[in-house]
Amino acid sequence: MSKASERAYTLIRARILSGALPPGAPLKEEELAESCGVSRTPVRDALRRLEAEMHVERLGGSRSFVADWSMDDIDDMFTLRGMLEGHAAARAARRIDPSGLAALAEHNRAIAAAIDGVPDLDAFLFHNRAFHALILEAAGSERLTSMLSRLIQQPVIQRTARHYDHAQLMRSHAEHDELLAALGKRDSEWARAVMTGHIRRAFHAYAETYDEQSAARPG
Amino acid sequence: MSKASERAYTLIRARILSGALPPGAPLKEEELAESCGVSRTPVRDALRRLEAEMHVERLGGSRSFVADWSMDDIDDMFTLRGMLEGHAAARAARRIDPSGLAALAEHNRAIAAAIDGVPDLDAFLFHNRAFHALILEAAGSERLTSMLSRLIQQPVIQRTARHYDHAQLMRSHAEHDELLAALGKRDSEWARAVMTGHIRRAFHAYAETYDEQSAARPG
DNA sequence: CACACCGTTATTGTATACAAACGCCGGGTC
DNA sequence: GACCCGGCGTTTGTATACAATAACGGTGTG
Repeated sequence: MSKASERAYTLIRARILSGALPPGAPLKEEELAESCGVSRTPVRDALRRLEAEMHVERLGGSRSFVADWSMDDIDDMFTLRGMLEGHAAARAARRIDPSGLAALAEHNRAIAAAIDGVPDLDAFLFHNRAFHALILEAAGSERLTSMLSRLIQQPVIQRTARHYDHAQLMRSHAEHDELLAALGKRDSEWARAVMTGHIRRAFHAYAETYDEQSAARPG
Repeated sequence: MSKASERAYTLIRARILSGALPPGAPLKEEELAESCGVSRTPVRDALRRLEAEMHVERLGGSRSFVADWSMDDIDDMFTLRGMLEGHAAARAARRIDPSGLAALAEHNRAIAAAIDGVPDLDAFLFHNRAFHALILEAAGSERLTSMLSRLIQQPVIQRTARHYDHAQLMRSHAEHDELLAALGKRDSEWARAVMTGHIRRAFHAYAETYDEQSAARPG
């Protein structure tokens, strides 16, 4: 897309995902325009896109805020993600080619390296993301990809992963390995089952971090 | 949403869904602006929204066209719809209240009336749409609703229904009745199964209309 | 003291003017 | 005769000015 619009989108998105713009923060068009070095028009474009991706929500008199999610929302997201990403894995099992499998294996090796000894969370997250993205690509459904992009919220994933202990990181890696086995055997139902379980487990890991937070600041 | 923007969105959407703007038709901002009686700015807003809903696609140099779907796309859409709408039915089974059930029953009675004797397709489509919308509402997941809105394409549904013979219309009605029974028993898995089957059957009905078209104009 | 009403101000919505990009067509050359 | 290149027209992108609207605060009254 064109320069200014893309710029605004990328910058605002990065600020939301990094937490520089925390959930609930008001997004004022003029302010964003200035800080992005563009006019309000491309900022409005960017906000609409981010709204469609559910990073931004518009309340009341159409003011925009950084989206935040209740536990119910998160539950919902993980449930839908499990269903759709399970479906993606099943499709991928039927369609993936050897080079795709090799690439997946490579990323999972990198994940193993990242959690060996002192965990390198950033590397873990990077390769984890690439791993899931490759499966989605192998599934070969643009629609599925675009729907999942609204469900896969990096802040949630990061928070989940940052609370993983070493055993959980290894388990995640082992699940990826099992997925590789299922894909290698072209067993779509196995792949679906493993992926669904993978996501469900992540959900419960996230839920624990949520409980901790609630305990930390009661009210 | 605000006046002009909403107006443009509604009008353009209506023209796409009615077929006045057929699949593949180029959407020129200025032209649409004039015909909607607003300026280009709200038209651009509307196009972005329609793009997010997959009614509009932007190709190459960011020009907008009315989206059209290949058989693969349609297959994809029905598959995802079956999965998500099945999920919605399962959720609805757990959450729907007596007044919701009564409203559903009322719509299905209206469907029965619409297909009694000479079928009134418009009435059928209206109540069918309301029926599915109510289930989605009862499911109580905004996310699910917004995702399904991208999948449920009225042109596809209309085309499917318009090719239904009397037996198929009655079958559709009977499936709704079975869904009502499942919801009444609060049996989420039964509801899911019925809904999934309902959508799958619709898919095959649609596929037949597609085959006919292909046969009619070969090449 | 609480509540309601009104005016002010901050923020978004809309229109329009201008700039940039893209495609198309015609002329020229190899 | 085919292909490349450059200018022109069409279409979208961006900025800015202005209008409308919704939140906020102050003031007056019950």
